[in-house]
Amino acid sequence: MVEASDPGAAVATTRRRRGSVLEQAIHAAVLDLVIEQGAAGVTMEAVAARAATSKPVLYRRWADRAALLRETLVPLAMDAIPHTDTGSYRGDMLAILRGWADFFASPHGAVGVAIVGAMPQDPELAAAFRDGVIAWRKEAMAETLTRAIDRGEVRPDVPFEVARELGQAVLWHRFLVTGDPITDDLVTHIVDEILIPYAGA
Amino acid sequence: MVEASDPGAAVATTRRRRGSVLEQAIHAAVLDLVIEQGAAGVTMEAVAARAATSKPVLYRRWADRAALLRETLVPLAMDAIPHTDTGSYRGDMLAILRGWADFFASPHGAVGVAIVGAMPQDPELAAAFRDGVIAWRKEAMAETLTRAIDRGEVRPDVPFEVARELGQAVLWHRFLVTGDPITDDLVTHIVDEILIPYAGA
DNA sequence: CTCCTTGCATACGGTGGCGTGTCTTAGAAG
DNA sequence: CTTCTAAGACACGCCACCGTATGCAAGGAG
Repeated sequence: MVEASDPGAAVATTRRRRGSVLEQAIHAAVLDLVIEQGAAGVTMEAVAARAATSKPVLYRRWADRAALLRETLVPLAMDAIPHTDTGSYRGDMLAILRGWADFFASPHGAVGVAIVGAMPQDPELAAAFRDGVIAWRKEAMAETLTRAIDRGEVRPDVPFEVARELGQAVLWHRFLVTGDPITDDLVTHIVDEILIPYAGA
Repeated sequence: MVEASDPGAAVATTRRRRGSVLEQAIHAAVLDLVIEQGAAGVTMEAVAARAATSKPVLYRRWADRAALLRETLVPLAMDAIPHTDTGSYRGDMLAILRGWADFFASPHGAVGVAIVGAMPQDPELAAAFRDGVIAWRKEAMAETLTRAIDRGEVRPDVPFEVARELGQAVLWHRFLVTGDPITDDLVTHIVDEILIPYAGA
C-alpha cells in the first residue's frame, strides 16, 4: 500500500513481518490482472503464477478470492484522490476533480470499473467500498465545503448531499457509461460553470 | 419485456417465425440470470436450463455468450428511457430523469451494472452500447435541447456535451458508485436547481 | 401411407479453476 | 551438529462450463 515499508530497516529488525514483500507482490499481481482482464481474471491460480508463489500461500492469508480482491482494491482507491486545503473552494474542487481525472486516465482506473462491476455480487466488497472509500470521500468533501462556507465562498444552506457529488458524478459518468473524454477543460468548466454557481454564496 | 407479443394472432399466421416465442424465452432467461447473478452468471448451460431448451439451440442463433448477452441487454436499455415532448424543458427533463430513476429502481436496473461491468472486457458490447444506447440518448437529448432553445427556455450557446449528461450523471453515480437513494425530490432538485440555472436563457 | 427433411435434446471429451493433502526445505532451539 | 517446527511448492480430486457429435421425433412431399 502507501507507506512503503522502509525496506532496509524493517527487514533488519524482524526477519519477516506480517504484511511484507511477498504480500506486496501478491497485491501487485492482483492489480495487474484486474487491469489486464478485469475482476473476473483474478483467479487464485493466475495470482499465484503471477506472484511467483503458490495457491496455499494465498489461502493461508485470505479466506477466498473475494477477500483478496477487496483487500487489494479498496486501499488503492483510498489513495487515489488528493485531499488538500488549497485555500479556496475553487482550488480545492479543481484539485479533487483533477485527482479523479488522473485516476481514471491511469491504469488504476480499471480498479474503479472492477469495483463497481463486482459490488452487486459481493456485498462485502460493496460494504468495504462504501464504508471505506465512499464514506471517507463524503467526509473529506464535507470538510472542504465547511471550509468554503466559513470563507464565505459557499452559501451555508447548500445541500451537502448534492454538492459533494455533483462534480465527480459527471466524471464517473463519462468514465463508466459514455466513454467520452475527460479533459482539463471539462474539469474547469464543471467547477466554474456548475459547482461555483450552484454552491456560490 | 415490454410489448407482450400478442400471442394468438402471430402464431396463427406463421407457425414459427425467426425471432419468436423460444427466442423471447431465451432472452427472458438471460435477463433473469443477469438480475440474479450478474453478467458472470450468464453461462450457456444456465441459460439453456432456465429457458427449458438446450445448448445447441443457443449456439445455432448466437456465436457465443457475448453475442447473446449483447443482443439481450442492449435492446432492453434502449426501451428504458422515455423520449417525449412534454412542451417544456423542465417537463422534458423531469420525464427523462424520472425514466432513469424508475429504470434504476426496477429489476432491470441490474442490466445497467452488467453492461458497465462487462464493457471493458467486451469491446463489441461496448461498441453496441455506445453506438446504440448512448448515441441514441445523445441524439434524443440534442432534440430536447434544441426544442428548448427554440422556445427560449435555454440559452443557444449552452454546451450540449455537458448539458445533456449532467442530470443523468448524478443518477448513474448514485446508482453505480455511492448507492445513495434516488428520490423524486432529488430529481426535481436537480432539474430546478442545477439544470435550469445552468442551461437557462 | 411412407419417406425425408428439419430441428431439438442427450451425451461426450476437453479444459480450467477450486480448495486441500502431502512432501520438502529452511530457519530456530537445544 | 542435531532436532524440531513452520511455511511453501507440488500434485491431486472435484466440479462446472465449453463447444460439438450423435440419436430421436415431428411435420411436409411424393
